[in-house]
Amino acid sequence: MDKKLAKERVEHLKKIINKYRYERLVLNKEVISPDAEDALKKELFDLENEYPELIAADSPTQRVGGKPLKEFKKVRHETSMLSFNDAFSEKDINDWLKRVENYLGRKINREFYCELKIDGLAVELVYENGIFLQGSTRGDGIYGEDITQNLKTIEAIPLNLEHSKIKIPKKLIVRGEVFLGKKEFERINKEQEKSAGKIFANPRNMAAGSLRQLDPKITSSRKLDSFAYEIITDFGVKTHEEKHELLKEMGFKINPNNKRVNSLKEIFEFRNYWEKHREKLSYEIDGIVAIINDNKIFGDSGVIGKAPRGAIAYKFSPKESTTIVEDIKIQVGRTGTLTPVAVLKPVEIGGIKITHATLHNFNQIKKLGVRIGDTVIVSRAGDVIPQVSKVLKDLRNGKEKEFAIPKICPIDGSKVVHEGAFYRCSNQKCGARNREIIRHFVSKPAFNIEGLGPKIIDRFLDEGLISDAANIFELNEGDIAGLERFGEKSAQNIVSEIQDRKKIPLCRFIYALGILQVGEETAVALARYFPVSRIKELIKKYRSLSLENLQEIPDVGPKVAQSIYNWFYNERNIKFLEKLEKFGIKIESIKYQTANSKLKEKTLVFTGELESMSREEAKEKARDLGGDVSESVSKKTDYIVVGSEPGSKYEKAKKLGVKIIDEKEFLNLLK
DNA sequence: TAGCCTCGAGTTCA
DNA sequence: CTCGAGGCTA
Repeated sequence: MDKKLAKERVEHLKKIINKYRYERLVLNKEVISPDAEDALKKELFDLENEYPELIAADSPTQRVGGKPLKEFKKVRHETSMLSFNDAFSEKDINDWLKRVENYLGRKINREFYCELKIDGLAVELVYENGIFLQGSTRGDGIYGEDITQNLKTIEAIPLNLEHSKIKIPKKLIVRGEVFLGKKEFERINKEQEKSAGKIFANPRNMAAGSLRQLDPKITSSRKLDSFAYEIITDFGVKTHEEKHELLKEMGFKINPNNKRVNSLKEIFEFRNYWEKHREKLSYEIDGIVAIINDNKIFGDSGVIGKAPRGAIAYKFSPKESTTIVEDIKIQVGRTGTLTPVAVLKPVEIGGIKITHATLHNFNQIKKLGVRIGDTVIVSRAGDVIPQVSKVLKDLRNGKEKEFAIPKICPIDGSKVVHEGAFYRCSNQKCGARNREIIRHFVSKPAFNIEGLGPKIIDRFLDEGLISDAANIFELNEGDIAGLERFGEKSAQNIVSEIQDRKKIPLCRFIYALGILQVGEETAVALARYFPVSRIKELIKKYRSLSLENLQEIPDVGPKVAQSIYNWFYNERNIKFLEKLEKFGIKIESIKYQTANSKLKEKTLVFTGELESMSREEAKEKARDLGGDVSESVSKKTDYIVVGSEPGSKYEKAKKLGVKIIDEKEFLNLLK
């Protein structure tokens, strides 16, 4: 980025970060998540690093904390309360150590104390003659708010130190973190919902809100918790670790997971371990803090900005981040639907590099107001699928381009037609569609032909070996082995895999046809209502049905009936079916064993991975016994079968009180 | 006829 | 996982 652009960007960033900061700290309103705010700050920090002359005294990177609220008495901290600089990568940590050693002018002993960075608020506690006298928030680091009354409601904070195993000095200053556990957070939010009170976005906000209550009774109704982590009063101990031991001996609650380590590598391990296992903690953490264990070295390292040079917070990979929409491209699906996808400047979220995110449809683009060149917030829905959740319009420089809905298909130039919220390519034979139709045909819930992935299908199409899905059954080893990078063995494997799949259950066969509106479930309904055992019979049957007849099938209404009707009255499709028959595709007739089945008319949902079979097999078995398989949990769900590493469906089932069974119990039901 | 429940179709990345 | 919409039901 050149300097002029950088200057403009820095100013924009400063403005927007300050705005969010004000809204969050003064108005107690969370407009964007702390992760997204961090991403913006990081960008600003990096730009300022590149162009130090752009650093202004009022830059958000140059200060810490917010203004104290008026209602509380101001307290001056004897020693200013610092925060920590953030690191986001191993490189950042390496750089940090280099900075320290540069500053000190020598190599230092690699001994660090690692602590969990709890998502709460830092507080200062002052004891006089062993009695808790005053407690305060960090505030701007020099002046905080007096919240003594509220802190007294927290059991983890001792009101006196009469149980101390060591002698307490006349005046003792201790610092710690105040936070709310996950359970308590949920409980209070539920209550707030009932009483139409304020809903908090995260435990930290709720803890902050609770400590700012003027009435301590409200604070005490919320079970706040606390860990102590620093002693300001000098006890003459050599290491930070010893300070923690002292705190424990004096009767403070300290975090049992903290650990002394002897290398940078161990810092990384500590951080990675807790990123993976943070779920099992009863409170939220957003990273770890590494501190130089030797108090003398730590002290000599001094202060940089508003943070000690000798300590650093190593954050977990954020759950969301900001990035730039570099382009919006269009994909054409099996049904000809045009789907816009945002091409993003790569960002790492949850340890994975994100480069694309779906925009779903053109309404969504309008709703979000995304333009090419916009800075946006990207997160991962359900921690998996990348999505654009917000556009930061304040960061626009006027060069952003609005995205126009294409009038012609980007693949083959055919006219685009508008249907409801969707836009479709009008050409039935559009190249993109044909490819997607074949992919669908061989996919797992359809013909399940392994080894015939998208890349190989593309090759076969390009080489002219196939032109539609039926052709794949004609393929012989000679055709394939002739291609570059295909050996005899791989050709053999593909052909035998294809031949193995010539026998197929009716519902899979119907699903594979790719009839509009007929997915897995509707295909099962059709197969159950009109069981046929040969393709010829299938053609005859469906050609004889009227729209009314079709609607007799459960879950089939006018729209779906019309779609099925249209499909079977298209000569091209009938030719396709006849071709399949000619190539020897056999429909397996299934005898539904519903007689004394425990699954008859029961609705099941599967989540997580099963051990003894794939999910697809499990679904099939359940259906054979008359069960209904659904992909979403509701009150009507009878059983949810939970395998290893279940997803969000498990959580929902727990909430709704659906009967939860494991794989063993499921297998018993099958018997 | 409104509102709930499901389904279909499209999506990302390792 | 999300959005849109089809089908069923109160």
